[in-house]
Amino acid sequence: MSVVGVIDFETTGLSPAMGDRATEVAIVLLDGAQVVGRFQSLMNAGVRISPFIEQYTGISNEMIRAAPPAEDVMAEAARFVRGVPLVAHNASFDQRFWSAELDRLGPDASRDHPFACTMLLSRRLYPQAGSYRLQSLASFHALPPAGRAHRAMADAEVAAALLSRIRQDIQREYEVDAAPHALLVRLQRTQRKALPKAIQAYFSSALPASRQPDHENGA
DNA sequence: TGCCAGGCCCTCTTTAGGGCCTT
Repeated sequence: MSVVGVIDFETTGLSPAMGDRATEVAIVLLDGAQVVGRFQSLMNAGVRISPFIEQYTGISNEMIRAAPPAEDVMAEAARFVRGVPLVAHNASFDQRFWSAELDRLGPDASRDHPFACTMLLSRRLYPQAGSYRLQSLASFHALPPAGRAHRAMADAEVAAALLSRIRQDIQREYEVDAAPHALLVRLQRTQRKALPKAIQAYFSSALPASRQPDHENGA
């Protein structure tokens, strides 16, 4: 089973293009459903945190003042996940901050990580869920609580548990032995009706005929 | 509590608009 990193950023706002910066990053390394590593750090990017964000995340300006420089934290985070594909909930958000923060380290910073998104996958796999917020999906699946919501490690832990559940459901529903990262990236762009065919195509060279997913029955 | 953005997805759609989701 290949290792993936489940990442979550806390930030000063929604858009690095508008000047927002990361304030905290957490990464949970998963090997299958097993947690094999954790990285978490506040970071000081030299920007003020609004009262709304202080209340939303619990991360205060005082906490940030005492944190290591953002560049140091991001360099360490990049080393931590070198060669490891990443997963996030609403990954387009975390991918933007990942790229923007690593861009500040210079052109040599490794930021070309393939991201998979647990929100897009959940929309495909769980049409009955209703809401696709991380906490809503955690409740929907009765995932174990992981601490204060909207802190990076707690959210990364919940997203990691959600990813494990997604992989488990793909494997059980489509009778495949694994749901590797490349398949997850493909499925998050695949319409729900086409999931069986996409999975079958992915595994067609590896699965014996008797284990091929039955795409005629749909999902 | 939510504005800023951006990508995805649904529908009263596709020559568009608005809601969801992330902080």
